[in-house]
Amino acid sequence: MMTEMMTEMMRSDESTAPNPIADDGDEAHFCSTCAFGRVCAAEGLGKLDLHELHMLVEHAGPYHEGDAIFRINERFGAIYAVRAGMVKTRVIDDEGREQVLGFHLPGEMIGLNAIHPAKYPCDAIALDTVYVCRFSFPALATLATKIPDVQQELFRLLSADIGRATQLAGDWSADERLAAFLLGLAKRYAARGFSATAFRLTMARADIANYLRLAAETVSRVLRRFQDQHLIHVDGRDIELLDVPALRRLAHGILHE
Amino acid sequence: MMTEMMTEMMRSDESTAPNPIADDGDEAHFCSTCAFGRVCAAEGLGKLDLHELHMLVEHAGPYHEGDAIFRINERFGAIYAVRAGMVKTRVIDDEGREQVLGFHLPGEMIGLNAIHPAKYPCDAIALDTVYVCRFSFPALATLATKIPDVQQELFRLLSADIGRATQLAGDWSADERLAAFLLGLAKRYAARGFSATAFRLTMARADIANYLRLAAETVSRVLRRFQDQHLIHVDGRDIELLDVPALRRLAHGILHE
DNA sequence: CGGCGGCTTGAAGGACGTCAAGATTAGTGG
DNA sequence: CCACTAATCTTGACGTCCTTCAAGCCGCCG
Repeated sequence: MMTEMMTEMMRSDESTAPNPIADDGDEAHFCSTCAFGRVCAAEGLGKLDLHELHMLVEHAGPYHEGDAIFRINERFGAIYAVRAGMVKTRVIDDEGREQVLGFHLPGEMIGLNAIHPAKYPCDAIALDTVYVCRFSFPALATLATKIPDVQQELFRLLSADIGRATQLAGDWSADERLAAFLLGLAKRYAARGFSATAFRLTMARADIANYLRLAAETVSRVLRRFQDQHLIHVDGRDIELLDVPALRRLAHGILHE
Repeated sequence: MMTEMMTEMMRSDESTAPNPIADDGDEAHFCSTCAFGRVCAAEGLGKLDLHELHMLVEHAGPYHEGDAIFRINERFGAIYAVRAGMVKTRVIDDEGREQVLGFHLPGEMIGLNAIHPAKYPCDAIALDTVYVCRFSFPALATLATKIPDVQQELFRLLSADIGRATQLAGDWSADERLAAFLLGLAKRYAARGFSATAFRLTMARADIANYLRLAAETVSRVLRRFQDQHLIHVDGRDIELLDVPALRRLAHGILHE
């Protein structure tokens, strides 16, 4: 288990650059980059258990750019693991203004914040071609009562989301926010086997700005300045981190403590 | 169950104004304002189950102003329900600056965000005289595998915390933040049987400001202006809401959608 | 009474948003 | 392959909301 990964499975649609993707998994080898990978990998979880977990998963996709995996106010029934592509979660207030809540890479879970209100509190929108795994939540909860490791993993995932949501709540400067954003992405890409210093932003500047609660113009300006200071190299949506320690110093307050 | 409440149990220390407090509970009548009240109240949860839940709870307190219920980086072992008084959670960065993460009233749960990192990611500090219930988390998790309602309630509590943490992340104005803060407090007090329009702020202006990511001076100024506009009446830490609809209009973007 | 912490009030400065225009890229169809 | 258009991104000038700094006020407790 957890052997190799990155089985290319995108249609030849627009797959130019290598694209993060989790392998498909089968009865014995569960999606290795999935949020539940650690559960499966845990000793003591036999083939039977793995089988049970696998049984309640439905693969879905492809979703294309702009498609919704779920929409706000839909009745909550399942959580989703991104299997390929990038997903953004967002709300739209009644004046029509968008608020980006997060970006989600392969292996990450979305929909956890829907448990409480029993309906999705946000839209989940594909930013490129996206595949997901759908976990029926009632079935998952039932399984969790039988397999403590699954329950523990759910608690862990939920708790981690609280921490994540807390991060951006601080009153950080544009520089700090952007540095933390870039380092965060880099780390998540690295965890999936990609370069930790060079990657392509899937989302528009406006989305980044919105997520960081900045104006799009500010994002442009800060990226420009970072480049002038030789912290990064920017070419459109391609980013290269040149001075990680300096960025880390900037982001320090947000990322670590 | 859920019969009467508000058994005064504070020492005569500084109990001048009526103070929110949850009743103590016994084997059959569990703390009625506790975060787990709804679980106990749920039909189908027999006396035996209630007994089991009650068994893993330890009462603790009194904590006095400034005391810590738990401290950052302590190993995670339990979540806590506030039973009386007010608790603030906060972090202190390495430059010594405080960041207030939340205020917690009786019946509310703290420590949920510690599950993931397996250690508390913040301090929990008593703002006045505080009593708490301590729920050993391993024991609770074990119980949750036996009683689905308990598991469900834990999922619900965790999920709700994600939503709460998300709220303040938006780029709201000082007016919007303060209006939402006051209405939020009012609602939570009301849910505990207290006036929804008049209450006493337990925390200092500086704490409010810090929590809302504003300067203390800004909080002063906005409260002053709210008073001039006849939205509220302020007398030191005593607050009266005079024009709830207007406040709601201000806070609308933050509170509801 | 005097001192101290919490709160208020005023004036000045800064960081970021807004507005507006231009540059670059991507997408489309001939 | 090349217009042509639309979307995205950049850059500059200006305005605004909030912070910062500084001083004064009030209530509390020794």
